Amino acid sequence: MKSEKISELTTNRLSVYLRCLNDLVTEGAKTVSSDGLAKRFHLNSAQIRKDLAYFGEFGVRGVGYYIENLRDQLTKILGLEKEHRVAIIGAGRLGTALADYYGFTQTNFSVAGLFDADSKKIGQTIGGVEIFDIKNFADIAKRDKIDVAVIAVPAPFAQNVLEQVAEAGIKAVMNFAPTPLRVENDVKLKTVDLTISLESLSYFLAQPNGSNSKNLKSNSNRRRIKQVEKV
Amino acid sequence: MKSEKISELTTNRLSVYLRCLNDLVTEGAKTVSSDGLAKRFHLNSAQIRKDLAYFGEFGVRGVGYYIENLRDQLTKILGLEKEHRVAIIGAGRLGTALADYYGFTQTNFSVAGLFDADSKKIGQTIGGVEIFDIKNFADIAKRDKIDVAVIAVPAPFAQNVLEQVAEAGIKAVMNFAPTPLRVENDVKLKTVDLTISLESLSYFLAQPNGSNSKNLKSNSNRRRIKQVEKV
DNA sequence: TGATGTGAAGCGGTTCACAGCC
DNA sequence: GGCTGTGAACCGCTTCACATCA
Repeated sequence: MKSEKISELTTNRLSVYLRCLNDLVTEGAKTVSSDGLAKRFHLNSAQIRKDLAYFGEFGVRGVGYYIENLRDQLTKILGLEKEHRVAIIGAGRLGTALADYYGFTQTNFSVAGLFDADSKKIGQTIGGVEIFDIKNFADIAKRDKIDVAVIAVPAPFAQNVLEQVAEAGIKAVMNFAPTPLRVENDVKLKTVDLTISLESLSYFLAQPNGSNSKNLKSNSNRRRIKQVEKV
Repeated sequence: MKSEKISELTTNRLSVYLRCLNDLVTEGAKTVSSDGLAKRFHLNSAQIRKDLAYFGEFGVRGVGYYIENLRDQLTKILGLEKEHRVAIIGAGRLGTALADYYGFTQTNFSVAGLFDADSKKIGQTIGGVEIFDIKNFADIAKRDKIDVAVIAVPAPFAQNVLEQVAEAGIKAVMNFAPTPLRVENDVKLKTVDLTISLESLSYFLAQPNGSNSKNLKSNSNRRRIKQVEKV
């Protein structure tokens, strides 16, 4: 247990561990070792122990980790013991799909509303989610205790939307617009750029040697072994 | 110019550079320096020079890079001079939204078809895209020269779908199911896990010190400066 | 002079290896 | 004996600094 800065790679893995622990709970297991977890993700067990040790000594030497206890700890660390309210800005195809996607996951995220500037859309309801006027964002965000915003508008509008959202006091934003955004540094911005992901696949296909270069070295001796990608 | 292994971080940035170069072309500029590019993304200019130098000596000392030339080079490197045909597996909300997503249609990626196992959906057309029976995937993939698959099915079915797709000879797969997948190492798998991204935002919100820890150090002296996130 | 291309240094994350504890 | 927690080694990506060249 140290109070260093925690990298985002670590917190991402915590999400993965938590998901797995939830599975293990339903399977009825009581304890799990770092090695047992590691094998599920093709991760190094020391990595897992280190990730966890940033936050406390959750394990028992000679035994491993008590699954329910660890799950509860990770839930708390990730701030998932409280409900999060999500606003989705942009009621186009992507926005409405996301509204539905998040609605189906039985996690602690619920969609509070869709927001758009198009007066024809405002007032409609999609999958139980109302479309509000983006002009009223600040008021509705306050009223409904929205704490997360998802930007699903075309790239040219994204910066403007981000500023409105930040102005309303939202501190966590997920952006799907394929454009770099500037933001005050007390706001956490996470961009998911599908274009980059696609083009990265294209690059791979364009390589004459069609093999997965990332894994070339580590697999030179054990061929055809199935891979689990890292997170 | 060396023939080292290229990291995915580099190829992701190539996508970003290319997008920017396309903008610069429409703005009518002729040349751009690595420093000029760097300022657009808050990247280090040496990073950009290094990324480009992996593939050739595209620059001119004392001048910079000729924009159109560099754009053409990057297009070729990323394999974007040829058309890619995309299959989307899973005709649920997310799958149909992705089929319509302009990001997929705008560039050199076109959606060849949606695939599902639900007989009620098969044969329908959504936004000009037909829904086929997943059972016929291999045949249709061959017929329509599909080279990229997008997995948008619920997590429990993802591994099975991946195997069918790989069996049909697809070498590039983008996965939206929140689950770790195993794949032969000649197939490139890229997972976009929206749950992890959301939980990472939740972690940030749960921190008592609500500031963006990633940037704490580098901004101790220049406060309130707007941030551009890295790719 | 001005900007590239690149070896070397720096830095952060991963893996090793083992002491410590149950 | 078994497994955790962790310093140290390792590795890869980023940044610096400068030789190089138009």
